[in-house]
Amino acid sequence: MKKDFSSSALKKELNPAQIQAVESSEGPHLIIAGAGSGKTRVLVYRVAYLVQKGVQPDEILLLTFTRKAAEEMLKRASRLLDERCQKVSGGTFHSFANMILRKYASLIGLANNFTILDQPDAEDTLNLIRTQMGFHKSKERFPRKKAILEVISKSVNKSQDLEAVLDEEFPHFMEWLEEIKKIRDEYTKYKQAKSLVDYDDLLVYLKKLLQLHGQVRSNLSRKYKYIMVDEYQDTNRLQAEIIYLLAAEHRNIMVVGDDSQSIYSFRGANFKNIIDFPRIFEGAKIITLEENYRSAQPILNLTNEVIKSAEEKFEKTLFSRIKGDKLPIYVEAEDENAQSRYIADKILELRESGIELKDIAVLFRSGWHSNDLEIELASRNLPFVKYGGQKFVEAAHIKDVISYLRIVYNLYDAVSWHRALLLMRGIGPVTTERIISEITNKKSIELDEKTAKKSADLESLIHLLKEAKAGDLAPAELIRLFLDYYQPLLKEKYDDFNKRLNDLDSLLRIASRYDSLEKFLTDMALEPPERNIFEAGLKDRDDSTLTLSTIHSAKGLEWNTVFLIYVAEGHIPSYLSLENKEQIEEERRLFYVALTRAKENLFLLKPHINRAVRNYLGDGMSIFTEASRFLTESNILNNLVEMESFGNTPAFGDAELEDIFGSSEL
DNA sequence: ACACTTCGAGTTTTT
DNA sequence: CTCGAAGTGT
Repeated sequence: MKKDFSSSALKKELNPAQIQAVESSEGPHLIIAGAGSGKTRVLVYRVAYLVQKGVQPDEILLLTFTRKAAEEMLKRASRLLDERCQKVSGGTFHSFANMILRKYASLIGLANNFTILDQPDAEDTLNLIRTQMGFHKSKERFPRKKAILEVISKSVNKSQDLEAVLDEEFPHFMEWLEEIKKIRDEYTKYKQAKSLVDYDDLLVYLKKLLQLHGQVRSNLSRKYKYIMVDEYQDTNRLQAEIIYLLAAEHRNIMVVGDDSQSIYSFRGANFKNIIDFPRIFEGAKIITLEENYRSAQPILNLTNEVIKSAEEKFEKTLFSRIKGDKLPIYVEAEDENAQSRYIADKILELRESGIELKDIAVLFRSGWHSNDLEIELASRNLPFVKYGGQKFVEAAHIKDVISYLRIVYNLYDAVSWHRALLLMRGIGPVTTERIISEITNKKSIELDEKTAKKSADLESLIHLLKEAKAGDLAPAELIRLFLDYYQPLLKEKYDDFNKRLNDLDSLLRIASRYDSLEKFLTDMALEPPERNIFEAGLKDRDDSTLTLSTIHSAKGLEWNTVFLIYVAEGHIPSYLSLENKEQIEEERRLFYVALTRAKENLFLLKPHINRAVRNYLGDGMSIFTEASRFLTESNILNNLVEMESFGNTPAFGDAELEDIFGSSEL
């Protein structure tokens, strides 16, 4: 049963602007797609449309923000047309870069068994270099490893030199400019020598490959005849450059985005990419999608108002034909736990009325905002999955075990050697360095007698590594091999080793789905599994689960009912962003993204007593929160939401009295 | 050269 | 309070 893709058939399922986007195949296109305006639908239909027209699936390249998004779209396209759509090349910029580089690494002086460093790895490496160069003992305090990586990474992603980055965003580090430059250069050399590649390098090397090797560039460009980029507002300069090079041969490039939803500037993203697109791709056709198919009108009234105050944007006002009569509800809860109880109560109520848990999400600005809620939900047996926050693979013990596999894969992976060696008693930074340089020089794992005899652990590890290398084992088998060796070390190092042992089981379970070591390691770095997925997966299959998520991780998703917690000054906007106008604007867009996830019910909550601040000031001090400026600045509270309170929030509490009488002494 | 202790600072979002 | 980094002791 073949699907009809004629214009008249499409008319039944898409609006005119959407059809225009779907049917446009040749040339550059910019789709400005407001929240919930069916941008995913457009991409899905366009993939199916092109394939149906006879384009080979693997000639279509669909770049998305997460692998999940790409998979989801291709699944939908397959349902629409047929299985061919699964063969479309899709993924994130980083995974695409990885795939290309594994093939062409040698052309740009890179070994093709390079190891990918995740952020903590990159930080540790920088720290190592910083210490070796002696910068840590200068009189004034030197930037920390996290900050150094941030600076260097921004400079790479924005294609700006360090000085400009420091000037714009880190003026307080300006005095360290020369040192940071030296560290960066050393870091670059270090990675090169050891076949290590960090996230940014994936993009940098890809760009370099496309720039320096015209033949490869035109081959790739001819291979990927139709390029689509989702969430274009969250790409950075480097990614825009890559796209430009890739599309050079044919300029069949469609980018889709919404400037109002740009929330990744901390990672170097720049929504000006959208604004610049028509200039860079001359003759680009711009299509704007304004009809919202997601949210009921009262919710849109609120979100339109929130984004109206934004400083800089493409003008667009979303409208919806979904009427709805429920105003968003704003709840002042007594404290954090009251906030959690309100949500749990409400969720049970909603479930009674037929709304499944999987159609409900609780969103928040930062990972820790949900701590109390998680306990409350657990105590009421409400199953949930949490997205965002600390990742499973970033836990120390998981990284420990993975480091063994990484050494098996890439003998010169100095970062992993550091991890593995420092775990041993009697071996510190100096010995570690010596061993690594011995291995690098000899290009072999055979250590001198006297080095090897230094520690029994070292001897057994070397032995195991040899065995692993000889055995050609699958990832899960490798893990099993190293586990016996690692467990005593684990017990020695951590008090809570039982919990951690459980995690290792989970790791084993994940690994058993892979047969290639390279694929396993790449996925762990590029597409790591979410932390709580296992526990949730083990529960009743039919019992659907509630979603807890950071706003960032909720991008592109939607739910019938959305709760947003901690809608308070200092939380959203985060107090870390208050200094800088641009950052506050980004917080506003973040708030906007959160609200626009809701279809029917939207709850905004704020705990009256601010636990975080109270802890900070010591016991006995209670400080009251203020509603987020995004709610108060344009009279939203009086017009667009319904107010409720929960717990013993007094109508005239201290906060209100303070407002009236001025602040008393704290 | 390591291991252990103490001090002090900061605390977001993710590929 | 929790982490990381500097300082001290063996």
